Amino acid sequence: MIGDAVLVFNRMPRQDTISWNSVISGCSSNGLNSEAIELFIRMWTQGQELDSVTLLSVLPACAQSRYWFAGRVVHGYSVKTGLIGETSLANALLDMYSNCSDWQSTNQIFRSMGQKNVVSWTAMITSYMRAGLFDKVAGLLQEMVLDGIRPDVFAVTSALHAFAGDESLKQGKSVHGYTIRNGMEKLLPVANALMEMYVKCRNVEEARLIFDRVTNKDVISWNTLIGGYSRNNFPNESFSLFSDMLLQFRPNAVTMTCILPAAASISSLERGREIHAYALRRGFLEDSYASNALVDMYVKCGALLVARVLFDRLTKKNLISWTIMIAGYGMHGFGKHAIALFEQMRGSGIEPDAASFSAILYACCHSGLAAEGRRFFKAMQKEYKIEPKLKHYTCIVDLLSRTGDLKEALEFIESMPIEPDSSIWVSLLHGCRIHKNVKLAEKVADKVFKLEPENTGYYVLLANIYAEAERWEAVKKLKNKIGGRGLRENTGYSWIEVRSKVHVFIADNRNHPDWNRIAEFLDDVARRMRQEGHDPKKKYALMGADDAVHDEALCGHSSKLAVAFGVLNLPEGRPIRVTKNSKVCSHCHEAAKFISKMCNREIILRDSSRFHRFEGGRCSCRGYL
DNA sequence: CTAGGGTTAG
Repeated sequence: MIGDAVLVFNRMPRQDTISWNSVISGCSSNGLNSEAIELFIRMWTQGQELDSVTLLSVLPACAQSRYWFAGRVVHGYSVKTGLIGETSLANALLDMYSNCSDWQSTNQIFRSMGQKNVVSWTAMITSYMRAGLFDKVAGLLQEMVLDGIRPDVFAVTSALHAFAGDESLKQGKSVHGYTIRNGMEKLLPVANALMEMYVKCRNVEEARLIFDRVTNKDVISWNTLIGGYSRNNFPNESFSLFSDMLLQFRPNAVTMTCILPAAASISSLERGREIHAYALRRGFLEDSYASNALVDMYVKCGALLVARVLFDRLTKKNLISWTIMIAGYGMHGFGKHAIALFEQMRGSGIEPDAASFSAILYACCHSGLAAEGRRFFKAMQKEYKIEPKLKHYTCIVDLLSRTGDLKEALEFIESMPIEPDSSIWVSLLHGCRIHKNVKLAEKVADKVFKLEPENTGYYVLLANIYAEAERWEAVKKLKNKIGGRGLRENTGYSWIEVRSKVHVFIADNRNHPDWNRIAEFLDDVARRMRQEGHDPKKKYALMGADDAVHDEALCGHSSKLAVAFGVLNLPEGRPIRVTKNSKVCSHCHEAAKFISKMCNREIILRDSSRFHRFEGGRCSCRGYL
């Protein structure tokens, strides 16, 4: 009841230092940061005596509001009066500077401290973490122990948080051991921090074990594991845990941001809409995290217009909101819209960062806007001083490859200041296929095989390039080379949601109860395609009649099956939404185009790199597969 | 009257 406390304070006939301290600390612990700082200034200018508790009470307010200047003043006063010699005050200064991202001052104070206690060390761990220097935390922890300080619950949770951010499972496990040895692993903050560490290190099973052993779970425990399942691609586990939660615990707005990505990852519009309705009823959409996650969910479920309406209604758009929408237009092939939005964002005074540039470059790339893409790439470096990362380079290589500037793309890769990864070479390899440059393809494929020898899909890609050039002897040679590796390992699959049920189609899945109807329908489609002059040329290398291993073994044309299932089972007029775990093959792409015209239906297909919207025999990707 | 910790969106 800070308001009442202030009233009492104001009516006191005489206030001493303790009265002032009480009310200042009351303000800062209730989030009234500017009020705390104002009171502090009034106290000082009125000549009231300040002591170390005064400074300790105002510093958290400076830290929380990132009011560096006020903190600096307190620091100066502490040095002049010698109060900085008190460990507790120095600790508060550490946290203030670390919150204000003044890394240098934090370090300087820590080094000059005579007496360091467990709080000082914990503040430093947090500070390293905030500065992104995760790798230094382990060393700091060791130093701390050597200094004779035993990490307590606070130190442990801080360190775990750092190891989560760094994905250092080994260090995290060693802290886990420490917590068990010291009997603190069941304390809620520790258990939650351990779960977060395991989840971020992609070990959800271990996180689950901890979750099941915690008896007094709080909302953070639930959210951590639900979010853990989502981010590690276990959408079903995420949904089922969320259902469990609804039966015994009240979710909050953070829960929405943990569960929504699960719906987004499998493009489940029905699930997404259920969560939307729930969040709306509970008033969670006031939360900027939740509403951004909601827009992203609609984007990824292919409901671009709904996403846009919700985006427009956001009362406060931050960098994340804009980036979600820009990336959304990019995924759906609306490059021009993405650019317009990007400019609008800059006009509203929001500065793009590395991630938003990767969204806009991606958008240019998937709409074939080469000149614009290059312009953004330049602006990013020159105007915004952002160092391009692999993602950005990949977009440019993709752009140059698609437009046929293969030589320039190669030179671009060779001139990169950072080591190119396989995906960059794969972009160029796809370019070689589109523009039929076998010679360069061989050279590039060699790089890809060296970097990813296990990924058989790339051998198929090269074989297809040979085949399209009718270089059959080279196809044969390559086939012999890869013969024993089993091309069926990474199968593609597609899924579609019909009446709240997800139907998954894998290559040649004849087990589906509707198989006969699907086959019949697709036979009909193939016959009509032939009648209209679509020639199913045997242009794909591994499709030789003599060989069981062919392109289809890796695709199985699962998207075609899912589309057919949709046509047969969804009411007329409803769009058919299919999702695929890898790139759609050109065969399915052609078939989807044809079906959209033949049945007069809208087909929205999300593959691993973008959305394809088929209508009247055309696709929104305009050939930029 | 006083210092450090755990969940979330691109």
